[in-house]
Amino acid sequence: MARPTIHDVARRAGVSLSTVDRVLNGRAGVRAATRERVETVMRDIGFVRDLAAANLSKRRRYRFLFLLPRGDNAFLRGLEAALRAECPGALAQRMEIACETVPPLDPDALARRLDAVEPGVDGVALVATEGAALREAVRRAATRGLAVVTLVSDLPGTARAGFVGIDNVAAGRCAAGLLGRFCRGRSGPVALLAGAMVLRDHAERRLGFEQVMQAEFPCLEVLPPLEGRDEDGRVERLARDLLDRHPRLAGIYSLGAGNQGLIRALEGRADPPCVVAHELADHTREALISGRIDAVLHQDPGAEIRAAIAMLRAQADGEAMPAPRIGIEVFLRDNLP
Amino acid sequence: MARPTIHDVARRAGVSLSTVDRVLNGRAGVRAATRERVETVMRDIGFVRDLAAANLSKRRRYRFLFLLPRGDNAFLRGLEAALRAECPGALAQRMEIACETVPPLDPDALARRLDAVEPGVDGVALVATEGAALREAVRRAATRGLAVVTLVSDLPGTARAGFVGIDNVAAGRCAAGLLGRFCRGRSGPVALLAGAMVLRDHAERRLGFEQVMQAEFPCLEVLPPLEGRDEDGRVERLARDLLDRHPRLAGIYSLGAGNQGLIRALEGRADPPCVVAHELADHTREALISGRIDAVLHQDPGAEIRAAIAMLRAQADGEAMPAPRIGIEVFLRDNLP
DNA sequence: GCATTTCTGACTAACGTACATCAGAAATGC
DNA sequence: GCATTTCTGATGTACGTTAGTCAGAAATGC
Repeated sequence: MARPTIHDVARRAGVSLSTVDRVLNGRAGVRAATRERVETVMRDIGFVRDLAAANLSKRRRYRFLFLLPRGDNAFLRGLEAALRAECPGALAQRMEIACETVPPLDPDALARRLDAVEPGVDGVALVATEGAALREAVRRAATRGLAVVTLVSDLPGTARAGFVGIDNVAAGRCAAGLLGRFCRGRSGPVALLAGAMVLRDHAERRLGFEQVMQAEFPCLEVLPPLEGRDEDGRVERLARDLLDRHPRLAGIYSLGAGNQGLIRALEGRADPPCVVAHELADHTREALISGRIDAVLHQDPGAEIRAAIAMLRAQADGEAMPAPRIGIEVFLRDNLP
Repeated sequence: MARPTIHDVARRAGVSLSTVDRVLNGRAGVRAATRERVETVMRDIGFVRDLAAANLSKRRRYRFLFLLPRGDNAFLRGLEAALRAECPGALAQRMEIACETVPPLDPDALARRLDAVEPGVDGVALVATEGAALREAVRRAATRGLAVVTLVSDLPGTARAGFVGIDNVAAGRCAAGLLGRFCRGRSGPVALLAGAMVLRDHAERRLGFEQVMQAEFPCLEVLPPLEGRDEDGRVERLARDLLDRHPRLAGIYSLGAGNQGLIRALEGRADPPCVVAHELADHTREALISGRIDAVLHQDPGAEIRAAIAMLRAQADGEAMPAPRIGIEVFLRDNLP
């Protein structure tokens, strides 16, 4: 009737509590035959280890650090908010999570900060920017036994324990599929508005976008990308200039941040282009409703934060890495959350 | 340094463990001034109740029952699989979850089963079908103290503790927004393929779809809905007949199940219509890739199951109801997970 | 068949909270 | 100022697991 405990397992298997514990936690000192007997009993009576009791008894504590770029990037601020929202829950599970901001688009500063992480911290999650110094710092962290997880933008080929974020090539392809179909019947070029190409996520989105545009919508010319450095003001200037130079622009794929600037630049234009942008926020949501933006591709900050925490924790426990797939969400006016 | 416990709170507040416990669990017998002092200390030193220890100590156990319609409905089978996948994790958190299937589209059978739920079960989750007998049974369950959560399809106006599922009106609107834009430049009618109108989710999707079609794409005529009862064979017959009668069909919104039949019916047709369907599964995924279907609206079964479990548990604990928003996911060929 | 190594059992003390009991202190009514 | 009621403290046990020690049993080498 009541749920079976290790006591029940021990009794049924005719062994002691200690032996059951050894089997359960994969410790040495149990003959193969005994181990098997215990495992069979566990399956037979449907024993499930009580997580609450196990965690309580282990009293393992975890310290993690998140390094997020500073600045007015709405998505990153949302990510930070999501992180703070997760903290209490994580704390209840014995995880202390610190969050610090670092200068944006500066891999050297990030590398220095990573080198300076105090001992006692079990893992670090960071938004990577391409750069040799950072790659080296990640390598050093790994040799020190500090787990590093990349978030949003990856740094493949390093010893980072894992990456949490969307498939950015697929995101670019997806944007092209939407923009291409939405622009059907229009002629004129399509513009790419990025943050910076040292951000791997931006570079990958561009790649995917151009793949599909060339293959499926060859009649739409794609202009070379503009780099707005994810800053609203800069993006606004670039976008105004773009719209002035190309009055018949068919579409814009804004694959970075700074959409507030883009939206301001679009205001009051006659025959506005189709726009696909990234990341749902107050301003992009409003723009979807008003029709200034046609679609928003999104990654759920909460899901990413939780996945990163789970990854850091699995790494700290020496468990198998979870392989979290963060979905590319598509928002139109009518499926806004 | 170490995480504060109730012992620390008691010491700092100059009260005993018992008093802290009384405050923490809202028990009577504490003067207002004392209570406030304890609460202040908790905030000051950042005390967070250790869930593992609390749950362990309470040794509360939960029994929940899921009632899912039988049949070959791919989405429902996916939901069942997701439920079974959640069971072990739930068990580790002291929740026993049973799953039973009931005849589909039969509110009376569902009502009878609900009435027969044995005492000791803390809550039931079910996919509702409109019907007076079921509404009555839900009312009786509430008076018996049995929590009922509706899943996927709601039964508003009853005493169900909550609903877990997408906003189906919004899903219909979203489908219309996509289908309308994808069909731009085509003439010809648009067809609606539903399961049954006694399913509130289907009725709501139709409502939202027609709202947007009338308001924004008035040149596309929407045909009256066909009811395929969510069965592949029936849907296939209906779809073949539809395509024969309307060779210039511009689009199909398949808002129910049975898409395998629809896909078979579409096979080999010249000038096929734009198709927006619901629920990602092996066959809809393949159809997205091959281009037979243009977009799939999806609800994540795993998220719904977890939300339903959380809701049942909150209800059992007398806690505030979580209000989980299950997102309407949009899948195109390039953002398939 | 003896020494050695490898397993196993019995026992114990935690982990942080819940909850019950009982005695004594403080506040309250009159 | 007494009896009563309302708070509070002290104490103990329990939840199911982890993790350690130590003694003794069983298997192994030779």
